[in-house]
Amino acid sequence: MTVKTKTASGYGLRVSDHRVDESGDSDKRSPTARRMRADAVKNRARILAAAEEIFATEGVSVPIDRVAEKAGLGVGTLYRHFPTKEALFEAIVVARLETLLETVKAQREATDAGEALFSFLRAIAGQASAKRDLFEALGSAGIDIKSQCSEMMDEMKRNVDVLRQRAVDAGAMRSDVSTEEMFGLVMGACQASEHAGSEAASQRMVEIVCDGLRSPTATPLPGRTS
Amino acid sequence: MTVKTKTASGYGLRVSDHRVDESGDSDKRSPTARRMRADAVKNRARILAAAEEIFATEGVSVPIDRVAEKAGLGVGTLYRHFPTKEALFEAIVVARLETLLETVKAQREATDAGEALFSFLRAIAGQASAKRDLFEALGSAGIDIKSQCSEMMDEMKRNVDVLRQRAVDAGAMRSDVSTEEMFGLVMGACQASEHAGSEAASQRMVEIVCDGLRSPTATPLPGRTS
DNA sequence: TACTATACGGAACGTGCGTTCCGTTTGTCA
DNA sequence: TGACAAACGGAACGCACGTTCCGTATAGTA
Repeated sequence: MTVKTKTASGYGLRVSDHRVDESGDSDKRSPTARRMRADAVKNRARILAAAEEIFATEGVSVPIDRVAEKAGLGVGTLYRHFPTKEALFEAIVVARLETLLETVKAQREATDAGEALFSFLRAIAGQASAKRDLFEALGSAGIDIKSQCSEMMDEMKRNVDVLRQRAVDAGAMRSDVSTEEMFGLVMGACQASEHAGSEAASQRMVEIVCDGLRSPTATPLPGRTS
Repeated sequence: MTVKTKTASGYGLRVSDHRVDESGDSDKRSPTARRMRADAVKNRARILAAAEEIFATEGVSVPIDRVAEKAGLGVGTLYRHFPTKEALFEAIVVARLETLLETVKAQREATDAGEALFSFLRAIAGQASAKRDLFEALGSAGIDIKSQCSEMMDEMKRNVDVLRQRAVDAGAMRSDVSTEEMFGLVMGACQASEHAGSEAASQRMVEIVCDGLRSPTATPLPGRTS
């Protein structure tokens, strides 16, 4: 994941008392661990909200103090909840990826293989457009995405690859483009539209990529309908 | 242009004795100024070569010491030749842009409007593929490209826009995509291919974008041939 | 060969930023 | 309400990196 700043790398993660992020989100916790104090719960949520907005608009490289400030909290508090800037970022990206993962899985039910794939690509763009954080993370190909993210990315890729293969088989998409490349193109499209600002622009850009992905020359294999 | 690191901004450019980069490149110099010492000329070239390679492979955010090291020189020397990291980067990008500018202009002579545009897009990709520096610069839309670069970019955009308009008129390209968006898409394609590494991959990616740009629905206007 | 302007090298400086530390505040529970 | 663990705030720390400074080396010249 490697947050842009070089500094972040190789500092050694702190080993202090983060009883917070035991597994899932917000509130649920194993019976042994004590209950989180009410203010802590609220503040954690604030941090996530602030980070989400700031990372989205200004990219991952914003100083963490800005996030703390936006949340109306001190940096210390922020670090009590997330041991690392990267951990905070990851928490946000994971949430987004979860949404996308659901979308992919839903599309596996679709009958039109081509539409299934392309509408998923549009969904990615929807999640990523004007969210610098996301496409900074994904655009860099997940080469160095870590831990939770990397597992999710793998799962996502597997799922998307199914969609892709079906679309290829159905003759709805050219066969010489890998899933990674597809991701890259879509992220590129998002980035291309960033300056335009509007969500509409990014959808238009993605549409262009989709058009490029449909193999204009290949004709649907005989014997298949969708 | 804004080299990634925040630190770079707002330092105030040094005003010291840079009699070096009077106007153009390497050697030519106004008659009044003294001649550069031979070692200085050689070292300047070394710096440029080292920077070109390092920026290309590792992006603009590499520490400047790395460049100096690669050139086999001290940082002080480097700063004697280029007052700022940004200035060094600019010198390199300008050279690339010049090449591209020539290419655009050459394409204005072409008869096939569509091919003229698309082969220029391929040329951009050729210059940018595996050159992180360039598409970090261009991909970020030239929003904050400065000085020389910004003028060149403007000139480039004007020229490309001519190609684009012709292609649209000839029915070889959809009409709802701006020149900036086109750039963005091509840069995105380059980035998408970066992981694949091969130049071939990036050409394939660009081809996809080109396919997307040809308006699949629009039919050529009657009365035009190319 | 000696002299000097020019150029070089690299230690040192300043800043931004991630992270840590610790004294203070506050929610929770009896 | 009092006691105490939990949580907070923000000053302080350390590092990376851009840039500057200045003592030393050397090309050019007479």
